[in-house]
Amino acid sequence: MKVVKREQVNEYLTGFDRLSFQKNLIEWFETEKRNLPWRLDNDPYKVWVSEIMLQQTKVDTVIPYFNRFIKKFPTVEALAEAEEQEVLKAWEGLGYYSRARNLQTAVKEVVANYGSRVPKDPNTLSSLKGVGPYTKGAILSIAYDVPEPAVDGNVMRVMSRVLKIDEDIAKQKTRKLFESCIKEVISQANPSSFNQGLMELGALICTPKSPSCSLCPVQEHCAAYQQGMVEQLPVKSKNKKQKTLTYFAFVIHDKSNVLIEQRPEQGLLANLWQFPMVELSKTDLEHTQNWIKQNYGLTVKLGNELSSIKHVFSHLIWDIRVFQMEVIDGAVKEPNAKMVAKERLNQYPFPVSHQKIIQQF
DNA sequence: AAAACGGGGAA
DNA sequence: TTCCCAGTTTT
Repeated sequence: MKVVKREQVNEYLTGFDRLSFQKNLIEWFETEKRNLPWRLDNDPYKVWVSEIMLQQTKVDTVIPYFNRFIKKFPTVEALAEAEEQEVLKAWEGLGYYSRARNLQTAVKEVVANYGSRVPKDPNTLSSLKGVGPYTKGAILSIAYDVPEPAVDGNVMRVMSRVLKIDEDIAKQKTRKLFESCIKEVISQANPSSFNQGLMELGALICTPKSPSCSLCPVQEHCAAYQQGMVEQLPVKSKNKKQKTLTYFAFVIHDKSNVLIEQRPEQGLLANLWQFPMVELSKTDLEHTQNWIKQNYGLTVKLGNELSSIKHVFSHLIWDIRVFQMEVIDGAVKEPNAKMVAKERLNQYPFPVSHQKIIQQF
């Protein structure tokens, strides 16, 4: 079923000089592109890793992670054979940890079913865990020179201005509209530089605020610029604000060890490690010793409140009150928890919120 | 169609 | 503060 109406796309593209637009964009990109570690070659595996890391993440943040990751897992096989904990450790601090777990799941499938070669077939590629419409298009165009759209936030911002499209880019179906438009204007000769050029333009020139229109290589093609509407585009509905959850967290220790536990394999921060936590609404300070005895089998002495940590996620806020506790007696009975030597804490992947706790301890 | 899913940096 | 970032999966 064709969701996006063809007439709608044609309307946006009336009088649009595709060849000139392509030429201006590609020549600008070839001249001005940044030297980035994943641009040294077009190894489909490296393109893939970089595209996953770059999801909702700035280039400057990704660079050191990418270099370390590729050094540690240079090939599809190396990543497929690694321990998941090792992969999560390499991803620690980057966020959206399901990206790392999905990537490894997908890479294992590539080794098992596709002779360790990243699939070139669009449907096969899409079937891989963590490879959605954007990543599929990015890998196909950048690694394999296939003229497929790769529509991300940059592309929607740039093209919403160039074609003066005022649909809400927060809506799912709007991405499909942009894909239909890109299919019409993408360079068949050089889809890689075309797609990367759109994204690079969005990152360097056609920025969300105060875009540098005077430096723009496609200014003459930009409907929003001609009509003085650049600042009004793209249209994006706002998301509602986060809910705050308050927790107690406990640094439970003896002379040399600390109690940590692994989070569930589903949901927020899946499979990462943390100090035991309980929501404030589910207990109170008077009952915490009892709660720890019940859940972990340890008798503890309540120590000082170390600190209060506020950690902001995209969809919620954690307010964590951290307490120190000393183990008096007992053995850990909770299977997902264990006492580990303080010096070995850095072997485990922790979310940033709990890395803050480690720092203060 | 909407919500879940991290973390950092810019304005 | 608010918004944004080379999005995908689950509900």
